[in-house]
Amino acid sequence: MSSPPRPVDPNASFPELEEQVLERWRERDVFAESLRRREGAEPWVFYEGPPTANGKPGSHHVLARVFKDIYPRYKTMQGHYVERKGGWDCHGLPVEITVEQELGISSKAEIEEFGIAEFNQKCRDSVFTFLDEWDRLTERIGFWIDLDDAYRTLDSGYVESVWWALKQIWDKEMLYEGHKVVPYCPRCGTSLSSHEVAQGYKDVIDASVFVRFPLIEAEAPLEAGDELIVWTTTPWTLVSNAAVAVDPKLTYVRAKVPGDDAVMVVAEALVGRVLGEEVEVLDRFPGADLEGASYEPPFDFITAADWGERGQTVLAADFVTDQDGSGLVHTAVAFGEDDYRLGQQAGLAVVNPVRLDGTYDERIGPYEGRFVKDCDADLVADLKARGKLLRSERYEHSYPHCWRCSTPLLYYAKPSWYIATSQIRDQMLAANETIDWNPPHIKEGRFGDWLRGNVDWAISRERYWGTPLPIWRCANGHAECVGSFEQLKELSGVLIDDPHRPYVDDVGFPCPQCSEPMARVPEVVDVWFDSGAMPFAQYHAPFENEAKFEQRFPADFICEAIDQTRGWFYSLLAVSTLLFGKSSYEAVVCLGHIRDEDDRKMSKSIGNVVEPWEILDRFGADAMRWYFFTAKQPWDGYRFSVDAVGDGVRLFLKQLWNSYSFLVLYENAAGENQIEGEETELDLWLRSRLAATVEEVTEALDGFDATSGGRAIAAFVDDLSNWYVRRSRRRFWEGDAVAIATLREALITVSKLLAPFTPFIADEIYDNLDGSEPSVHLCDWPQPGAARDLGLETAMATARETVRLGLAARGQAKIKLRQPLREAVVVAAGPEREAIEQLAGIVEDELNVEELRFVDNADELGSYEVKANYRTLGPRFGKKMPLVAAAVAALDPAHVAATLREGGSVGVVVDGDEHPLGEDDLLLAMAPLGGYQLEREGSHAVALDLQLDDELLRRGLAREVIHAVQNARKEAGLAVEDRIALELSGDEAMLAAAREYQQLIADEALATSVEITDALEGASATTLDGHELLIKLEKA
RNA sequence: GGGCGAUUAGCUCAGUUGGUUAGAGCGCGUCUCUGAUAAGGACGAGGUCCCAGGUUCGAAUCCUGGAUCGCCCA
Repeated sequence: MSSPPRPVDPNASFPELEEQVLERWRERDVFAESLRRREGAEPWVFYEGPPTANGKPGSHHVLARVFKDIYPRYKTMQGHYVERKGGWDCHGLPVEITVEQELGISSKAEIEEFGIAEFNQKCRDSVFTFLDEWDRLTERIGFWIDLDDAYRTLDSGYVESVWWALKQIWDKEMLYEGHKVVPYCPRCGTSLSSHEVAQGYKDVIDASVFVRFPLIEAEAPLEAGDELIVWTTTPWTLVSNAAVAVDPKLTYVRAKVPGDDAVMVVAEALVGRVLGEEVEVLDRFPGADLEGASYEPPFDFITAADWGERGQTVLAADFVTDQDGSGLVHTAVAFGEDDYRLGQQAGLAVVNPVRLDGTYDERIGPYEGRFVKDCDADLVADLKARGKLLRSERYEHSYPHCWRCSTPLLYYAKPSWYIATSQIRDQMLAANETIDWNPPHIKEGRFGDWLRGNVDWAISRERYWGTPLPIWRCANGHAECVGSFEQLKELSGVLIDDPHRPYVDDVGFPCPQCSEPMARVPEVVDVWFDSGAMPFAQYHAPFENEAKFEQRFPADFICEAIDQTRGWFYSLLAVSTLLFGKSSYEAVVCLGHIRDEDDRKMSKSIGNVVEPWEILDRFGADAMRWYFFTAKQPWDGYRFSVDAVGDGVRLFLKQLWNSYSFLVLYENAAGENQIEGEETELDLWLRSRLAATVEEVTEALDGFDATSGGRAIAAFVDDLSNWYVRRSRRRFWEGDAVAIATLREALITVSKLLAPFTPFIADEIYDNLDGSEPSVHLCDWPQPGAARDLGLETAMATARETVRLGLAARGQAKIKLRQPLREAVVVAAGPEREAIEQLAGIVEDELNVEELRFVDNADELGSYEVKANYRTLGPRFGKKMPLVAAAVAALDPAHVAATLREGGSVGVVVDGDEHPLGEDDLLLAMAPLGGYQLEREGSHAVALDLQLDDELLRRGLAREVIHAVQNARKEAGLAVEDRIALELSGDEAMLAAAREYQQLIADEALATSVEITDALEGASATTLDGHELLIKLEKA
């Protein structure tokens, strides 16, 4: 240490301090330097899941960003090269919607009228509306990430890499066109993303109808004319009935009801609800028997032949339940996801008689041009008139509506491009097995379930602002997937500058197969595909930087919130499994959500959002980081409030800061005059605890458990502050070099442990106490070293426990600590006694007793109780445990104690057999005995000798005097190292005590002179224990 | 409607493979200590471990069902 540490303001403002540290980082270029120093070292790879900068960052973004920060910082200190390339997600519907709102438009027609080029330009501008705000917040919270070289999904290079990926998939024949049933708003003319749909669920009442579908011919056990009772809640789809779905494993019945000639078929479980109580069941049979039966459809606008071979027959399906309806489900291929899937399986055609504006087309003759949902009533009336309706009732359910215009959405089959992910489902599941999920339950739970249910990924969107789907087609149905700009140039002669719409739409070329002109399909790519391609697209690989990509694939660590299971976590896994056959990440930390202090979701409409700046300005970034790291396991979510962060500051950061400022104060006060002290047990203990903490924190961070790591540091700092420093104060006053060095080393190591958690305060402490590197963030992670001494740690714990018992006894006796007592009697034996003897000085001092007297057994202070140790005896005796416990209780405790002390064993008789019980099988505890001031805990106890003699009383009084003088010093506003001239006066007893202990008083109060007089002018008077004391002091 | 997770003191959270009387911090009350700290220490009040069954000698912990909250999906 070359120069003394800067003085430390005990009441420093953390936010101001952090700004200074930030400035220092900028000056010393610390982040870049931390990377430079690890160049060539083993990489540890982090991928940034790109946020969008078209909204303001909130507290939940701070949560994600601090967890994205802590592990890379830690791994860097451990010697890895941890590149941190930022990224921005730029494309997608949310951006388009923002721009639409800006422009006051809400349909695709209006966008096209406005001009796609102009619209996309506005999207491009809008994406980075809050970029400055994001940058500012990112820096302020200490998230080290390279934002200058961030990847952006809108960049041409990025788009080209996405094209390359799609081309790879195309070449594997896993990219195909099919239909997708999507939620669709007929008024806006647009499909909605699942996120938009989720915003628009409303409880509505629709007609629920049970319709008779008579069988055309007998199909055992059914007879011709038997009526299938088919249920639907969307009567408007009955005009395009394609099939009836049943569960092959469910039991169905043929049944009759009074007053109706028809034999009806329903699921057995629903027969009462559908047909009433007076039903007569004729036959029972499994649903499988129904399969293949053909029936008369409710309407004949579209015929069985239109659907294909199995059109308008009964099909087996896995989505039919016996919970509601009839157990026979109307299927309209174009209007439901389940329906569509079933249609695909059965080879049915996709016939969609509904126009894009939500009206029937010419195929539904009488209803042509009418909005489908408005036809429900007329269609039901028509069925009724023809005797096809069994029953119609009102049905209340939750149904999605357009979040923009409240129009009920239609589920509607639209052409869409797919990636055949279901073909690689097993590979994805295998890849999932290699991922370290935190928390672990996501792997087999939410994420595993999602993968097991995988269906092909619909990757096209009929939108404008996104990566254009690089597929060109000609009139003859030939298609080409273009995998690079170069390839497009070869085909078309055009080297595109901006690959976005509408420019790319203008590029055409003759079909390589038939020479007809080819034009690009109109769709853009799902933004999730963009983000899933980031491992290579962020480097424009494989067009350039291919080596870099390979070196940085897969990631060691990614971190996002739980809602990404079907978002980024999935798209990353799917893309890399498709292209490279393995996962692109090895470990995930999955964050929960932030809720308000009443446990409600934070939302702008409720107005309970906690703005990050509110916390940063008031408590600082370290406080906010510390809260997120240590308050809870991050995946459990947070009950967040400004005050919750404030608690952490008070309980941890202030405590750390005070310990640090204490050290600096006394180190500087001692200056050159430090004295050669002796190393004490307390020093060794602190080093041992420190080594233990290093081990613990390392292990925790290796397991992505910042919470336990942070809490271990907090526990150590508490030990340091409330035990080491408190017990060592006198040594610091004296300028003891060993104590100063011990505390200094401990705080320096703590600053390193804390560096990934609270990088600001850690660096400030490091810089002032050590400073051999320009920043703590350039240091190596600490090693536990050889300081660990488990025996000493246990001994200290025992000693502290003894102190606690003694203080409790004092409290019970109501004798204040300033009054010295003759002795404390400690009941302890074996290692416990050795431990307390080893640390007797500390115990005596804390308890303010002259000596400790040990007794091996408590016979003179209390009596023992003996109990069975269930933990060892339970497995041994099982059912007989109650008998054992009774037998043990019947033993003579004093005898047991004596036997065990000698290492013997005690026999008990259970069911006629004698069993020997050893030390581990029996628990001895003190039983209290009246008349003693005694506190006990388990097998050890402390009793106090409460007798006071004149000498003890005088010493007590002397302590009172010292205490009073110290208070007077404080009131006079003296600095701790100021010397004083002291005059004392008071009554007889007081004067006697003061004279006897004059030297002690002088030493303790830093008095260069003490004058004790009978009378004192101009002094302040106090009364101590009924004795008058007058104090006068001035700075010497 | 389905899946996943959570529920322990007024609040925030621990609670190891099931084991004796379920813990800590904050807050509250009483007392105490003080050459760093709006700090520290002792004591006290405060618990149906969400509920109901079950398994077990023994359940906060394991199983089943239910409730509430959250998330994801319909």
